[in-house]
Amino acid sequence: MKTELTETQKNILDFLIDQIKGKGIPPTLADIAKCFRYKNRSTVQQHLQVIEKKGYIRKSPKLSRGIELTLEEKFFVPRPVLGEVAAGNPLTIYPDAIDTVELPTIARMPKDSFLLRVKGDSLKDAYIFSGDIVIVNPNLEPKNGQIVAAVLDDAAVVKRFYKKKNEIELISENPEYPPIVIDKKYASFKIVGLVIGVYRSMDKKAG
Amino acid sequence: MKTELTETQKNILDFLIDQIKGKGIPPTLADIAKCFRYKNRSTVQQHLQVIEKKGYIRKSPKLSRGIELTLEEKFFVPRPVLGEVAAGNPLTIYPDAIDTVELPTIARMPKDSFLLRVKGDSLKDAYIFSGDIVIVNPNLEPKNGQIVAAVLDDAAVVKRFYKKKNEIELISENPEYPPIVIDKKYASFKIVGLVIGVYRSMDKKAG
DNA sequence: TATATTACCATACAAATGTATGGTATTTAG
DNA sequence: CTAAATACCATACATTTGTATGGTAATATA
Repeated sequence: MKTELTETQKNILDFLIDQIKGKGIPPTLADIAKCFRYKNRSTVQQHLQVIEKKGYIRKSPKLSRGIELTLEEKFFVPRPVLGEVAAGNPLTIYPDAIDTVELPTIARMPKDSFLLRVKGDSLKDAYIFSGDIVIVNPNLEPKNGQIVAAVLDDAAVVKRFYKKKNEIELISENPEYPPIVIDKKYASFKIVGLVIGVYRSMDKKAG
Repeated sequence: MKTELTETQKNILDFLIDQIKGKGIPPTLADIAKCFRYKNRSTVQQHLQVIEKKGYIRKSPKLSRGIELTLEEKFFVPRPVLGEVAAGNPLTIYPDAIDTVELPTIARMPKDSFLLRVKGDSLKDAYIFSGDIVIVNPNLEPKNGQIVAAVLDDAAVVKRFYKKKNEIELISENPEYPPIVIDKKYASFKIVGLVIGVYRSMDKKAG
């Protein structure tokens, strides 16, 4: 028995990884069948048996959604990077994903969060550097002093957030960059979300 | 309807968090009943209805294991930090966890990896700082130039790895710290694992 | 005292779910 | 050519699973 997967099996495994890592819960046979337009579950059933025999998954018999990924540490989840975000001057934010980063299992995303790649060095005193991936949660209310991602006039920035009486200040850690003061005249200003973490992969520097 | 949970409801919610975050997959009603020695599922069923009505979970009707945590970003998973690791001079590594870090959902770990908190600044030119959490995978073979965690004489370091003919060099990025050369005389030398990533939570700096 | 809330149990049922078995058609390897 | 592997379909069946309904007891509330 070869350990390589066929195209169909690979597609199913990809779906499994996507569901387990992305949605957080393994699919049922019916879910998989529906995704691939199979008319019944037994087709999925047989594919899973082969994938298990080849060592890529483990199944708990009789248990609903009892599919586990065996080679967990080898799986990297491709996550879309929604744009580049300036730590220095504002940069354009793109409507579609500009790139994907291979995040290891460590970087499991909450469903409602997304990634932005930082360009520029205005946050280097907060230890965020060009190339780092910041994890942004749009559903958390920023408090003063926290780092936020914000959009103003179709460009995006990552800066520290300070709310005052009639205005909002976005401050760089790096004193080379002056604070941005938001008042009524910024009609298009919007806080995108709170930066809840920074992730940096170590892969690139191998040699 | 109050939004506070009773003791029983809190216990059940704790179990849900534990299972969903720890095991990765939500339990069935039967699982919960078994854990709490309930004779049937309808007891669980009614508790879940109340917990949902109070806003702590969301249930997908008719869907097995269809329990979601509503306040996901508020739940933190305590992960053991196995020790402190010197980026500068070697530090003692402890047999037990010295601390736990509250990692948000983003930081779901692969099963075989563990965390070390970095002390010292010998890696600051690799943008790893005191207080950062490095993610170490003990099952990956380090290549030259990659950053590894290593133990020598009961102390641990995080440095760049270079394998030569008869020796191994561990090099700090920061030139203030001289390279450590490993040859036969280090009987207790051991590569603990490959540093696959750096994670830094942004929580602390709020104010 | 009357009423709601909490915390359980029992039973019943439809739908979801995993599995077993048998079948067809196509492609690949010996 | 023959056998094996692959990729599907159909049907049948036992559990599992979620849910609906009704009941009991203890406690708190008004």
